[in-house]
Amino acid sequence: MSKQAAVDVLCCPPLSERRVPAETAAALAPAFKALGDPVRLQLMSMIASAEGGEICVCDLTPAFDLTGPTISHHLRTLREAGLVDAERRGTWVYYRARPTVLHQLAALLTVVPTEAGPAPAARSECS
Amino acid sequence: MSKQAAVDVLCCPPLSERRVPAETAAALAPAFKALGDPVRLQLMSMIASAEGGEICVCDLTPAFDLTGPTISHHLRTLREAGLVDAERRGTWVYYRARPTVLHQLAALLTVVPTEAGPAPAARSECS
DNA sequence: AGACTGTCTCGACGTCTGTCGAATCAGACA
DNA sequence: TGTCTGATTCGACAGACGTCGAGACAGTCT
Repeated sequence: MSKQAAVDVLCCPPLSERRVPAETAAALAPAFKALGDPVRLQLMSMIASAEGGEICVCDLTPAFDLTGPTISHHLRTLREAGLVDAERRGTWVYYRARPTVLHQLAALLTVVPTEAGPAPAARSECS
Repeated sequence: MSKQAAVDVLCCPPLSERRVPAETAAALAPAFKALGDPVRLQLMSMIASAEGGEICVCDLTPAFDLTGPTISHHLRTLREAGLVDAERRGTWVYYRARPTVLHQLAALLTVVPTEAGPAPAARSECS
């Protein structure tokens, strides 16, 4: 449990507004990388869209044509990227999404409605 | 130039709204994967935020401590993920972003303010 | 306690990725 | 035409990744 992404502290002006500094890129890239696998993208979606905000591993595993250890490995990757949290309750382990990080990634990718000239960006930091 | 991602035809309800189907995941994951490297994330940002909407490779390369071929390799990855377009004009090659795909990714990551679940993200200063 | 179920960790395997130097291609210009 | 510069492709290499089977750990139920 010691490993947890340092994504939480970052703020994210849109990609297209200003150049992303190296540290921000280094901190955020692992989250994108974690979503860069079809299985993990589906896992992330199943977790984020689960009723009650959480879903059991026992409901995730049979949805794929993969072994338990492989699913577990992907879930660990999502966990270490800071995208999900896990909690054991009795026999089962439940995963839930961390909307904050998803929100940051979405904000980074948001394309400001301007087309050629970037608007006189007054929204410097996420104040 | 034969390789181009099939991302263009997809539409993307938020990740957290319904489970992403396998085909959508397979089509979109490469785009996330392409953004999953710090160098490419910075490249993407430099391209997307460039004045006039485009930027010369000769302006991208010196911004990193990497060789020309390596930068070229990363640019190709972004190209094949459907995130950027390249155009040669005389001696120089210019890259520009494809906002459509970025928009799709952002839409997919958008967290809808669902009812009970997600505690309003108070952790980061992104408000 | 012992057996059973669910999940994770470990070790191994083939494949993919990031990086480089050398070679090649595409235009510009003398 | 030849040469120069900018960008890409090629070949190679170390390291990371996705997958699996076997084993270990955590709880539950007889």
